[in-house]
Amino acid sequence: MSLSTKYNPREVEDKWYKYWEDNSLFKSKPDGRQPYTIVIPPPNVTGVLHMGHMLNETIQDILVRRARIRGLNACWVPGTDHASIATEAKVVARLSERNIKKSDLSREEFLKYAWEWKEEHGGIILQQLKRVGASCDWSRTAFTMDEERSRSVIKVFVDLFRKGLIYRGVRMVNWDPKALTALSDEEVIYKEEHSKLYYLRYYVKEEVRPEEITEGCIVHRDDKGRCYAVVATTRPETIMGDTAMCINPNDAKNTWLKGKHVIVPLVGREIPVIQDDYVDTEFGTGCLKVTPAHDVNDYMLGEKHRLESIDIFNPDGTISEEGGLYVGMDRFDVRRQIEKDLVEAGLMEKVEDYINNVGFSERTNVPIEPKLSMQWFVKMKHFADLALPPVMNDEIRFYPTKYKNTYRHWLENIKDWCISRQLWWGHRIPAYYLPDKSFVVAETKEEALTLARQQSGNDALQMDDLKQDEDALDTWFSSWLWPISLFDGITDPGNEEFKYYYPTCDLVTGPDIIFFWVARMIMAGYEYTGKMPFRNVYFTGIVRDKLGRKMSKSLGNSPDPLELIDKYGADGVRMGLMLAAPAGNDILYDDALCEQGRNFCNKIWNCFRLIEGWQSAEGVQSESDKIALEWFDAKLREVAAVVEDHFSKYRLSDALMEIYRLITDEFSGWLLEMVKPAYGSPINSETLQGVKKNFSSLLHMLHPFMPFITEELWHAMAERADGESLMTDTFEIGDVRNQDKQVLSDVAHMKAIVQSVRAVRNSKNIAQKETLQLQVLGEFILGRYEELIKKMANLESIAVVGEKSSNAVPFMVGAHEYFVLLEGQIDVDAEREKAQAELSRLEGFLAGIEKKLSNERFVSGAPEAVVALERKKKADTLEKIEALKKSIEALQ
RNA sequence: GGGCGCUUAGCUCAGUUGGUUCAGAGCGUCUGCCUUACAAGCAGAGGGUCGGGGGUUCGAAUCCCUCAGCGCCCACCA
Repeated sequence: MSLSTKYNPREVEDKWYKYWEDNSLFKSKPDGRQPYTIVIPPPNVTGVLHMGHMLNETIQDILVRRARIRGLNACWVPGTDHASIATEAKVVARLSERNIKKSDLSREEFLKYAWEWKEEHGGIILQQLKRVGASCDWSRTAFTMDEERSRSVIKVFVDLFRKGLIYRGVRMVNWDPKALTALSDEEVIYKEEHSKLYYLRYYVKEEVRPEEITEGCIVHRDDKGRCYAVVATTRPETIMGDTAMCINPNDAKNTWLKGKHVIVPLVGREIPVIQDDYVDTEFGTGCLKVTPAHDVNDYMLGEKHRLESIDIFNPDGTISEEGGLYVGMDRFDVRRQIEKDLVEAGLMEKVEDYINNVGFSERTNVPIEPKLSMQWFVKMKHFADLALPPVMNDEIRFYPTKYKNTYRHWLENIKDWCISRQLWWGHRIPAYYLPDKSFVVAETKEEALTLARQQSGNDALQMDDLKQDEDALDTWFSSWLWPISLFDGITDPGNEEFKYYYPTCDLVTGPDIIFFWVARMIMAGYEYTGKMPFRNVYFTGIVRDKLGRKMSKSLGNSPDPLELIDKYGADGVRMGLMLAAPAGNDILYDDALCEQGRNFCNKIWNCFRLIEGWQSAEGVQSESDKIALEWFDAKLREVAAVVEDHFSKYRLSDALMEIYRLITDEFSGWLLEMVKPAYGSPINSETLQGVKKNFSSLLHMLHPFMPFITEELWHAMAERADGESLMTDTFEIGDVRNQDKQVLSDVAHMKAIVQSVRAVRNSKNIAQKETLQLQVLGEFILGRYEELIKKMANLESIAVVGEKSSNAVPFMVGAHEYFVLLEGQIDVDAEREKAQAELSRLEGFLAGIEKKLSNERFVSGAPEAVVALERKKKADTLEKIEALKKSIEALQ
């Protein structure tokens, strides 16, 4: 067979993914084995695969495949999230393209469109995951709004309400004027904005008597002598909602305002001056306008001082009738207009540039508006108490651990969770209102009716008298049940699957949703199962471009993962991402990483081509072959232990790098070269078998990272039964054995000799094919390796000598001295100089050791082992110096 | 304004409780090779006073203090 010198991923990937699916190799059902469960962080149902997903899913796939290949019953459950705000926004946008307004549709009509959209676009991302190689059990694919998940959500809502952990009330919430819904605190992103601080004149209604102007007072008067207060605000458009002006009672400059009334500019309304310690005397003029309906702090002041609250905004951020002025105008247009109008009316004292923190909606990216409204909330104190200890005492482990701090801080300062959204796409709140405005909460309308009759004492109530709450639940109110609801653990907690797969093992997600999702899953987990939802949380970093910038559409620096897969192969891209992704660190993506991945595939491919091309012959295995295989076996065990250690700490990139070096350097660079037969000659069949076994082990080790090429080659290297897979071919690499140490250190010595000879070649410009002669001074301790060394360094002979010849280049390995004979090519002076330099380096080193050893405090203070080591160092160095001196003498 | 983290070779990062032969890896760089698996390759080489300063210690990249720079999270100063 003739194989291309390059690996061609395209043909291979589709073939094997189909094979895996056709043979149900990703399917899991409970059995006697230990389970290994991961639930996917469900991507938005209408989403498209981006680099963040690519990274996240690759990590999960690595963990799942590794568990599978180690014989665990691995189950990776996929699914999608209904993403209520994001999806509803997309549906609204799509409708508006067709000139349909959401407000013209009934809830049912709108939902019909939404489901159509979901059926059309939903699940694209799951198909894309297959290209990545994700080994999910697709038969378990779930959706946060499917029947089972919806039942769980409703059941939990009702349960929490009955426990008194959910309540309904009027509160100041974050209002998104674009999506027209309330948001939770977590959905608000604060950004610094360059804005302006406007200083407005509020004329004082009463006359200011001279005796009221005490020491330190600052009284403003216009050219007609009228007194006014100056209020600094960033939001002049809210003055129509002002119902008081507030000063600090201890503020000397404003005492003259105590008990007065001021006139709201333009509006003309008269409002009282109130006093509260809340006001910062240092900020602005120390006068604060109070707009209880549109600012969280003002709301609190309003409550405290029993102020009237005027809501001047419509839900979409335009001015309402209540505002009186600028009715119907958008809030930002009003700000521009009112600035002009205030200046014109002589009511603007001055305007300054100002940087302030403005909250934006996470989804629609518009500034949020604090708004008083009736919403549903979850009491969080109870959940925080449940969720904090297991993370702090490492029952649930975070990788990296630094996120424990973030987690703790959030839980210790938790506020109630606003869970109602004024949206239609989502789980509808199961609250039903009676004609008298009281309500009942129940899983079904029938149950609600029964309850309503009991509650009202009115048996005549009918279904039609009950009106279900119009609002939907926050998407995260379903996501937080995900690890439980995927196994029907809410609706049927006793079921066998749930008992087997739950708690799940690893959760892989981004730190940006630690509060949204991770913390809340832990809460729900303990509330509903009494157990943790997962044992370990691996927080990935953010994928950035190589300049460290976040990937974004506007910068155009975000590559399409599928295009990368086309270009470098799925295995290549997976490797590229993993090489740069230690847990929790941001990854700086660069195409060069995928190139390295692709090149590595090619390397493995060519290893296979070489091995496959060998003709074998029966016969006695050579000593060299025996040693080579013995050594590689030991090496394999050594590296496997290191890889195991890396995995136990979730250091996947280190694990991969270890395997990469094992294959490129040790296997290709050394083992294959050691056993490679002369051109045209066959290889010993026993040796070939050994090499193949090792190659197979390497494929197993690498498989979690690069599933396609490893499966391809595993099949290519032997006849396999139909349905067989590398994945289900359990394999074992034993622990490092004592006797491994000798062969490992011998080969290290051997390699040093070979590398030194090669270095001599390089520096003397001696062609690779020219054979050389090597001499060993005194004793050759690697007699068994003679043939191997000759082969690897292309030597004609290795001779033991009592004295060094003068026409040779010396080198040392440890305290052993070797010479490469080079007739007439030796620059004696240069060699002597080199040796002299090495000698003085060693003498300096020795001096350091001796100084240490003669230090009484070191000898008595340091642990014995350290001192012994230092003595050993000294002896070794002395030996080397001795040898080197002799060598210099010989160079006369 | 609080809290957390980072700063080690040109780049991206390891470096476990302070102590194995003057700090490691990958990539990149340089030199030489189209050697019959692979030029997407092979062989070799160069490259760091571990951000600055101070301290603890027999011994510090590692512990403490301090300064500087960068990043993240949280927070209602209009």
